[in-house]
Amino acid sequence: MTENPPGYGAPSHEPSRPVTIYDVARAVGVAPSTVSRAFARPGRVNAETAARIRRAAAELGYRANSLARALPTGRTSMIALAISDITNPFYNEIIRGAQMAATEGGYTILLADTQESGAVEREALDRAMAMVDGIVLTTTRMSDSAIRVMAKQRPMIVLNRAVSDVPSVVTDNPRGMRRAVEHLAELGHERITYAAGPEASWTDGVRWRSLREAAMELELQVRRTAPGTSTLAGGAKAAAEFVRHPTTAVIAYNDRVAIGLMRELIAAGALIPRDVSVVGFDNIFGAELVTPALTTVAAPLRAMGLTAVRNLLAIIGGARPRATEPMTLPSRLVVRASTAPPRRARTWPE
Amino acid sequence: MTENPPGYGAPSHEPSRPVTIYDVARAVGVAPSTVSRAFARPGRVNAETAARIRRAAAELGYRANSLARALPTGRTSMIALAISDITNPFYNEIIRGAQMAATEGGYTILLADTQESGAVEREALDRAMAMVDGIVLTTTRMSDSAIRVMAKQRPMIVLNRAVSDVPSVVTDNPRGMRRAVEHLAELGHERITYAAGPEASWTDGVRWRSLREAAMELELQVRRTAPGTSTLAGGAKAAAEFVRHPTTAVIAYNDRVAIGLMRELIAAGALIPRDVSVVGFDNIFGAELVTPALTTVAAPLRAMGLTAVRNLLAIIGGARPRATEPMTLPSRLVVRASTAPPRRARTWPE
DNA sequence: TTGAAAGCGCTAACAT
DNA sequence: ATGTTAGCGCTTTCAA
Repeated sequence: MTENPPGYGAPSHEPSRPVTIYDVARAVGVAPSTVSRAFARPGRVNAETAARIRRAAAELGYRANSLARALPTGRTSMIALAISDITNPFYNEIIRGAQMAATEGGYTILLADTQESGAVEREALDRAMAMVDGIVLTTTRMSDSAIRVMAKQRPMIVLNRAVSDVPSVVTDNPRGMRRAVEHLAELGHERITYAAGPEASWTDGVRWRSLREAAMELELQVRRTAPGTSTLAGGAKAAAEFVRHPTTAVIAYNDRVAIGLMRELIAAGALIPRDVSVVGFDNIFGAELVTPALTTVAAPLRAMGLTAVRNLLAIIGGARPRATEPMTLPSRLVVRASTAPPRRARTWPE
Repeated sequence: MTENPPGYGAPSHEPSRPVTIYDVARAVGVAPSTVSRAFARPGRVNAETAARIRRAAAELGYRANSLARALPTGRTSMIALAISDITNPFYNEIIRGAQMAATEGGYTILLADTQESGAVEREALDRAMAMVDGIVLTTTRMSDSAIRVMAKQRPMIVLNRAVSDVPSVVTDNPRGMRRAVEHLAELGHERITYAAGPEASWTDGVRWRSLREAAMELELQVRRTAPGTSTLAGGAKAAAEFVRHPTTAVIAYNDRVAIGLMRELIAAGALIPRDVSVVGFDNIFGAELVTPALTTVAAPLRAMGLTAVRNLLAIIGGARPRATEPMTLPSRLVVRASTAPPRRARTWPE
């Protein structure tokens, strides 16, 4: 510190002891506990005294130290947002929604990118867990039981997945899928391929099941590709398999898979939607950018983040969660350019 | 609680008093301070005692309460990531990088979506500020002086912007722009339009200036559109202006603007790159997805997040920041399908 | 309604 | 090398 050059030089972060309730108490001439009460339990203090305290606090620039408050109360006013892959554009709007709800509730968000829950990342999650009043969890890889164990420690809302005994927020996959299938059926498609997502994914399971049911009712044939990753590469892999068992339409696990598949197919010389119609899920940023623009079952991304956090805060606040069934948000089919009536038989190159 | 149904029902979050250093101390038969030292200053304690403490801690399941630690030390082991628009895919990889560096340094990330710094969001930022040991700030709207004020309170690294006296991490915009211009010049373009970004954006200023300089050296003509938002809509607006003063090539403030512009132009009947070549900046997710795939100056997104956080942690750790000039990360030109030699004169529809 | 005092879990002098 | 003793800033009994 001694060698700190005078004048300009690097900015020094003045420790400048922060204003505490003691300072305010002294200024007003009351006991510290009264100041504390004035902020925490305004009802329990004389209105006029409270006013004086507020004024003094404002003048002195008092800001409650939420960490110090957390010690005796055990409430930190922080919640964790555990995301399996922050790189996935799927989460952007969700985060925005979560942030909005957190701010509106006076909460701060702690981010944990669990990167599909590797060992190191698990460490980060644990650190975060220890500091928060609750957690919004989105992950594909963690087992239901592991999640239930975590849910025992802290209030938790699972996003995009149903785990028995843990409250969750999901989109209406069955209806969304139904819409997609109806759309395809109306166009005249009779055979649909499902470009599958990750093996263990809850969402993948629900979507595939919903697809089968819808197809059965509408008397369509369906086929499923081998499970793959929820990435462009996963879509490309699915495309390779699709080419060997072509149909006139494919519904993909999600938009990334759909886009990866389209690109691969197009690279192989296909024309979409002439040769094959493609439907995605989620409506991420990029879905309307690709060519052809992707028809997709849009998830109410921002609302999901909002709902998850609002409910989490309610639970933290003492509400009893109805863990029985997931809160289901409606999704809607956005028809764009990647779907059209089937044209004619086409021989797919190997 | 009394009406909590027995058996299944909602999961209750057992408060279950956590294990403290006192518990460990008692188990081992040493003073609490020794346990504390064993974790904080392992050197200052007998190796064997330390081992016993560690073992007991592990057995009892002791986990240090970082909030309690923060009180006497003033260090919270949290840093804030203040992002102006979490909705922007530009940040995804940056966050991943930041998260990696934070985890590797034992830090937790606190997210503040400042939404271009409205009043409410400012509140969220303030709350976050009060809890962290340092901040990584990315914002377009805040003034330099406002940033400097914030930087006085806490260690800070500014991302993607240079603010005098505040350490920062930026990409090499001049070189990147130079590459882009050279690329265009090599293709034979002689007049370039710059599709501008936000008025007050530091990056926009640098990019435009760099473009002018490069153009001057290479003897090209440049023109700049009116400032706009850094969104697809902003790009569309720029397109409308471009059509009135067409050139054979355009370099956009960033990928979103470039994509918005391309889409608008294509909608108006243009063919890209036949009628106009387009270059973007940043290489966000989506840049390679659009048709034609966007030629862009790729920013080392993940490295930016990593570098920013690593340096922030270094400063927090006591390193003296060289605030004099920004840390500059190299960017590279990714040539894709949106650029080609100019073809012929074309009359642009109004 | 307010004050006094104890303590949340941990660290940091100061002793020993 | 370890134990003792004060706090960090706030909340929360318990008295008054």
